[in-house]
Amino acid sequence: MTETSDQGKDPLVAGRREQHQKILESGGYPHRYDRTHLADDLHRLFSDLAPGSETDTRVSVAGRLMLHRSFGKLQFGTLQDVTGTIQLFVDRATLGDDGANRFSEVDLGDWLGASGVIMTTRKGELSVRVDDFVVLQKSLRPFPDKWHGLHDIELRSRRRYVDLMVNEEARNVARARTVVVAELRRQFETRGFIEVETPVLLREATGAMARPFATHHHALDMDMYLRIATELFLKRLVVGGMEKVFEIGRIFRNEGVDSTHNPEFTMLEAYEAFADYTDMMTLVEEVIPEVARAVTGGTKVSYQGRELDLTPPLRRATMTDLVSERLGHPVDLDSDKGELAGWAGELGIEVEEVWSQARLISEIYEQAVEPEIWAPTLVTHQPVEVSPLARRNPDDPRLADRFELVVAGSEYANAFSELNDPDDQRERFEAQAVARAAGDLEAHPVDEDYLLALEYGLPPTGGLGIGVDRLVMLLTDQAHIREVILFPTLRPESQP
RNA sequence: GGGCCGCUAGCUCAAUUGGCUAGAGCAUCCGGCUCUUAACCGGAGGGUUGCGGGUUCGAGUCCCGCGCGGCCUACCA
Repeated sequence: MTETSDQGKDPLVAGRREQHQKILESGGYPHRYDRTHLADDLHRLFSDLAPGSETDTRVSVAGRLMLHRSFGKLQFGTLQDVTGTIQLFVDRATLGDDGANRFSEVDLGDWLGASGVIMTTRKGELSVRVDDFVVLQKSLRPFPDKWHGLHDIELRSRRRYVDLMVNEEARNVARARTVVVAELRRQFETRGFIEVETPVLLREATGAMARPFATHHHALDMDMYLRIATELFLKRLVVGGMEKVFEIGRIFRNEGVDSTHNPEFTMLEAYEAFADYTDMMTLVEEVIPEVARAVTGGTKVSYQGRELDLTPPLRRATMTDLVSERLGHPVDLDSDKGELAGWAGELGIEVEEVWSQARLISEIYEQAVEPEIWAPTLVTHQPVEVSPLARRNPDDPRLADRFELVVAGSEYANAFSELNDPDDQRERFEAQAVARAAGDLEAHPVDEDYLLALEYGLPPTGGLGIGVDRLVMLLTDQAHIREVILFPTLRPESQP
């Protein structure tokens, strides 16, 4: 891990540098290369070619050399491009002595362009009979083990480019991620949502309960924060009459790093005027299965060795019902506080004296219920106390018209009917401000500008947030968020 | 943040209870080979065992500190 970018003394690098120098002295590398076919094209076009065939079809291919086998007068190379691999067949009779000698000097990892006619070997391997080739750029670095590849998790994360070269799984996950994002975008666009961009750099980080990253604007001499949500800006746009908006955006939270948390992650948030949380349920039940279909071809997926069925309708349950079920005893917001605290204590939860019934139920849910939920479940009616931006339920104003999509013990989406009463919103903010003053760095700050926007009138609105990274994890069967983020946050490599 | 574990050649991995010159495969270099699929065969080179200190006749192995990573745990999506 401690090698630096200049290793002239390393014999493995020195040999490659020698070749590199030779190429530079004899005219250097080409600035471009005309490729006629991708590897995948060739396999598709010539899938019927019998073993030992020769054709008149001349093609040019380009890619990175992954394998090289030499038989003296005959050589085989495996060239990998963005679509797959194609074999290069190099014999002296075709390429000539000079060319063949030059080819015997190429190293694993070099970028090559090669042209020749299509053929199949006696064993039937589709190949390009190389009559001309060029080194497009040498790789000066030793290549990972051609069979075992790169296993070290740290190296794979730090040098994702090498991981992508040698590990097909890494390429598949990266591709699946783009499919997820593209399909999410398509699903919302086809439903009439407009994609917008809201600020990342803010005077105050609002819209969620989390610690922000702090920075400073020098010209304005002003402390600023990276956003922790897009919520309040998107709702301002609904106030402005953009009735259906969404944003797929990078969010930054200055909190712990573990298998499901990276300091920067991607969230989709969508808001729809004249809709409520039940409309958001329908939206989730439509969109998530469509994304699953786009990635896996179906709505039943296997995650970490267990089956998951994302086919709608999804199971629905209220938070208090789930907690009651877990306790084997009915509880709700009217339950005795001491009794609830007793249940919580039995579950190993460290109860604080000041906690209300709402907080106790919510803590029991988070610590003892949510981790046990496997099948996709829409958990509804969280207490208002833990939902500072959600609208109250008309039947019980202590509960929010809200739901979370929980799958395999984790939260994948969070949605509610948006609180649009400016006075109620002010009171919620002020309750948060008390906690903030008491040292809770994650409590929501009062956002006066947002309150002003609410006073202009937010129509009844449904809002939805989807954790994109986790969705990718679910659909690619990855247990760690670092596997679905190309360049996860890491400490700097230690220097010698 | 706390606890436990790991770090050996470019890569993937060995090394018995603290004991011989730290080994193997791939990669590299040299030689052989015109149909391989991780080609094969013969030979060679390659190590401050993460970094720093300590114990010991002797440390990859034991102890202490530091760095990076992993797992669990706590907060969060």
